[in-house]
Amino acid sequence: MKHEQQLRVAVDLVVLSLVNGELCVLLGRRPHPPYPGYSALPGKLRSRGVSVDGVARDLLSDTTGLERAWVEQLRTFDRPEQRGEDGTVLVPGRDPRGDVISVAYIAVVPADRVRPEFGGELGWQPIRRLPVEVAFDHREIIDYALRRLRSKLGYSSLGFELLPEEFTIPELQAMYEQVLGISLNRGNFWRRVLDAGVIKDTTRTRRARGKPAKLYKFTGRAFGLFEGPDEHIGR
Amino acid sequence: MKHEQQLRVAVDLVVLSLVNGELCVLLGRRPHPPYPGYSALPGKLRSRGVSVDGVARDLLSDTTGLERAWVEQLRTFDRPEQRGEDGTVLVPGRDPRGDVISVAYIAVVPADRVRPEFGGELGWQPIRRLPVEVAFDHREIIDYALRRLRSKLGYSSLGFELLPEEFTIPELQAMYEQVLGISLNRGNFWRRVLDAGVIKDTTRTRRARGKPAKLYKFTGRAFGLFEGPDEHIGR
DNA sequence: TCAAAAGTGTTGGGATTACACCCATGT
DNA sequence: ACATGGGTGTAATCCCAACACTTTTGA
Repeated sequence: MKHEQQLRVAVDLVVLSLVNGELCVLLGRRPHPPYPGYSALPGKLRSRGVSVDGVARDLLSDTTGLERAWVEQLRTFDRPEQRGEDGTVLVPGRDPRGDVISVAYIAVVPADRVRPEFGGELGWQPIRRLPVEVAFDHREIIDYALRRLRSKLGYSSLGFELLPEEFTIPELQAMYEQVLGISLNRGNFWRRVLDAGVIKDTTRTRRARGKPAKLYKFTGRAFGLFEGPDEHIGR
Repeated sequence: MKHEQQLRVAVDLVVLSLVNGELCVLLGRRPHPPYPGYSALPGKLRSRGVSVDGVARDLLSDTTGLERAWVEQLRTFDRPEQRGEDGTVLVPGRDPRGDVISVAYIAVVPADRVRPEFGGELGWQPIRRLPVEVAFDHREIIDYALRRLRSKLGYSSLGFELLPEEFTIPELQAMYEQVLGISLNRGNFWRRVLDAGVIKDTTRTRRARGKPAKLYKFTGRAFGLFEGPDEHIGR
């Protein structure tokens, strides 16, 4: 069929957030073949006159209700079907329905601003316990997104996108520890983040078991927990 | 015309190299419209059954004669034409011939292994003196490639791809200084690169005006001049 | 013999780490 | 009153920039 032969471009979106202190990705469940019953990223075909950036924004809005959030292109995934001279399939394509390349995007959003009633059968999946059955090459895309998040967390202020407007320093530290999978020294983390001037304190506090913690806000100033690839202060 | 409406996917390749100590990009000159006489990156449309990675490798081989070199996807560039209700063009597309998205790649190659007789009218353009007239959005793509190169130079061993098999430490340092646009302290650079164990010395030397310099080879060990986004040794 | 470029050693200071200690609150 | 977690201070250490000095060649 002629239409099957046509190259199509899709956009797949990896939405990451911190839900109850755990890093999660937004996944749906496929009702129909291919991959029925499998989990899959929200995705959409690019139509004429709409940029892939635009499709990614539309996807974010459809799935989370957010119009403005941190969104960035990851990369383009492409594995076309390989056939031999005799027509036998040597390597299956990434989409059995035809020749579809996927431009993947990552979105990092604060969980408390995501509408609970998003369309379809989407839900937060803890990335530590991803389902085995993930459709297409979406597992590879998710892994790629996680590497990007972890990397950017080290040398940019991206981490604050995972937190609510106001947060305590221990919450900030827990976020870094959760996403990076390392543990940080309390005292040193404190000084670093305060010396950098990236957060300003509010008058409010959050009370739990011990001493109430001061609530802070992100100032918007650039901040890297570690040294970044952009700042070459080498001598 | 129906064919004009069709979405197409192109691959554009930014080949970077150090030519006579100067960072250069491989550019051609367009003989026909659009952008006649303008400089342009080597590019090729993706055809059915060939992945974008494969097209990039083909482009590299066609333009440099190299079958194996460091090649990496940059990102996908897309700016479709925007028309109003009345059909007037609000925003011109990135390719006036139609709806074409470009998956851009970067290749980093040692100049001494590039065949001089590459196809077409390609030539090395020093990136410090890029022509004003660069076709399509290729200027943006080149700038993006440069940022990627500079960034990776800091936290990976990519720099060695710019050098011949054997090189002196001053040449290595000059490469870093040229690409990053900074100057490094001789003595400290020496110790860093030797302590890291990323180079091993040969018996040969290179003689110039002063004392002859020992020739070294890259050992293949991972090396970052600065701290990288991957190594989170934070505490 | 002098200039130029390779190669080596030393030192001081700033950043980072480890860790100890005090504070405020719920139970 | 005591356990829990917030918040602060400090000494030891290590890394690294700065810079001086030696070596080996070409002219």
